[in-house]
Amino acid sequence: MDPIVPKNFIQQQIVEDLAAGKNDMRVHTRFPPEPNGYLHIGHAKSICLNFGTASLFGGITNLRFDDTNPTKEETEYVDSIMEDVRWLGFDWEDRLYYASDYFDKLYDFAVDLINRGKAYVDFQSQEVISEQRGTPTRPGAESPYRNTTPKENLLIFEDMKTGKYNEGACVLRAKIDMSSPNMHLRDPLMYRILKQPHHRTGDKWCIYPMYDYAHGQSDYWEGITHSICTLEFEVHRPLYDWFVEELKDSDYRPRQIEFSRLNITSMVMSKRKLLQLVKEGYVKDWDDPRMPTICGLRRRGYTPESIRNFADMVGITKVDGVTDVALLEYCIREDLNKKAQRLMCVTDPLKIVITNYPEELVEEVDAINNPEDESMGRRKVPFSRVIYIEREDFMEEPASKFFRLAPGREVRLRYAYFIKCNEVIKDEDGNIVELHCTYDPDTKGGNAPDGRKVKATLHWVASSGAIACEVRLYDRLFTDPDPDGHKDKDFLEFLNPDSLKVLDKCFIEPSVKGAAPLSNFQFERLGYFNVDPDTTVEKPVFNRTVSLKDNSKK
RNA sequence: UGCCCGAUAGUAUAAUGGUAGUACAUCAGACUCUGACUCUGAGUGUCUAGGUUCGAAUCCUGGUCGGGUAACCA
Repeated sequence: MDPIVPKNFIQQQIVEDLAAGKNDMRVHTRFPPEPNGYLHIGHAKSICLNFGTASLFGGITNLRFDDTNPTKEETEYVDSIMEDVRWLGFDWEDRLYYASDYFDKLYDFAVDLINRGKAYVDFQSQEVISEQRGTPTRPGAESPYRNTTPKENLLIFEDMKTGKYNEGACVLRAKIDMSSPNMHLRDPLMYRILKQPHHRTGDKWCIYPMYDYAHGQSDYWEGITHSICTLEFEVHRPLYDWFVEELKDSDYRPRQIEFSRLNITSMVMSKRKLLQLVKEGYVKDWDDPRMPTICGLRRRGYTPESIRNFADMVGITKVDGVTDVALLEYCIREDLNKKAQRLMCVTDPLKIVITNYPEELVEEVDAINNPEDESMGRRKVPFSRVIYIEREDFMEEPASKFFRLAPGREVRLRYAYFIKCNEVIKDEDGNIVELHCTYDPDTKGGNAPDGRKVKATLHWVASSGAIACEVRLYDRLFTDPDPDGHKDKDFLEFLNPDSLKVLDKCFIEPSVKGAAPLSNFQFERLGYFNVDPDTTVEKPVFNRTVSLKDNSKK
């Protein structure tokens, strides 16, 4: 095998660990979500990082639910998380774990620490403990319970476990250093009492381990070699290492490595805010196509490949940055451009009557499904006397750089005929209601035998067979590049009022019939659209996935 | 205010003491049965002041700016 050239600092670290012969040369990572909400694009970065990095080194990755706080966690979230990770294309095989699997072992280890005088039960109130912890500049004070004997602690801890004490009555703390400059080392909490049923262990426990106590031990028991987490856990690392040192029974050590979480311009990523958007009805649900959730992106038309590619392109560093949403949009455009079937759809129809075309005749013209992929085949599209084009493809008084249809001008209807506009029909208010055109029967297929050229080609839908439908255009949810970054303003002030536009007079060619739910199409020149799962063929609804470049300066 | 972390084009990243590259974005041009897609080209960058060195984005020191951290959340 070729030597691996590290692409980021984490891979670099792994290369060094491997070169030093650490942990029997294993690479084993884990993705450890708390099942308290839906996964979003930020989690996707972490999923790709954990699974991708391990796989690069021939290692494996666990899925582990970090479910140590029963007040926030639900089975519904567990299910959605598994679905989303699978959809992204990753497989944890038989390595599905829960932090709650380790409640017994964690308890035993706590007893061990108590026995060795390294943990104690504290009966002080939360306020007192907090006050005693000191400040960053002032050392903390030791708790009066700090020197309770192991023997006593053992009995008390047992009572804690069996429910003798009420919530908040006492906690188990690690005995480390109340004057450490790192606040996390000032006798951190290991257990608290929560008389709440747990989504997996039910009423078995009323004491639950804290993150810092549970996470490193879970890593250790699973044989994790590289425990990748986000930057805010950087100052927790000494504590992570402290617990692992106390637990160790061999040379093996998991290593915590931190990277910066994903931020994207004009998106909000915090679970609290996403929940607010759903709860207060700014979006329809967690899977609203405007949401940054995995399920939202899926409905929007994002493919797993495009998201994985995006995760690869944003890179891994410790820099707090904001990635331009344009990169994400580029990734899906690039992927769909290769895969999406082309279809003609008119979103703002202008009626055209081809006056020299026979009344009852319906011809079929031959269209290419994907110009970049012959294997996607061809289709027949009906053509008739009455057709629709985009209203913006006609100008009664064409601007200088406008090449499309205008009075007296000839253009091509894609795959069909050249047509020439002869007459503009208006209502009493002067609004254009239809155009009368003539077609050249010799140009069938789109080319003139005499070799004359036209400057523009238009997409169109024939009234015969056309499916009248509604098209929903989903745009960015926020107008500001950084809706979170304004200290004095709420992020809701930057909601984009035009993030959802409903176009209800659209026509689409009949070829869309039978399309699978959530299949992507490219509408000629209009962009990429995704068939919504809850639509019927008779009335399809599309999610616009990405906008094309701004053509307004035409 | 202590401790920890970070700083390379507009944005995100690479270069691990030896020519500062790449992608997105932007602009210009070419092509085209859509002005899309594609292709070609262009501009712009090492936070700052010192030091070490033949040579510093890289190593050292000071400064500046930004982020994290003082939950019985994770």
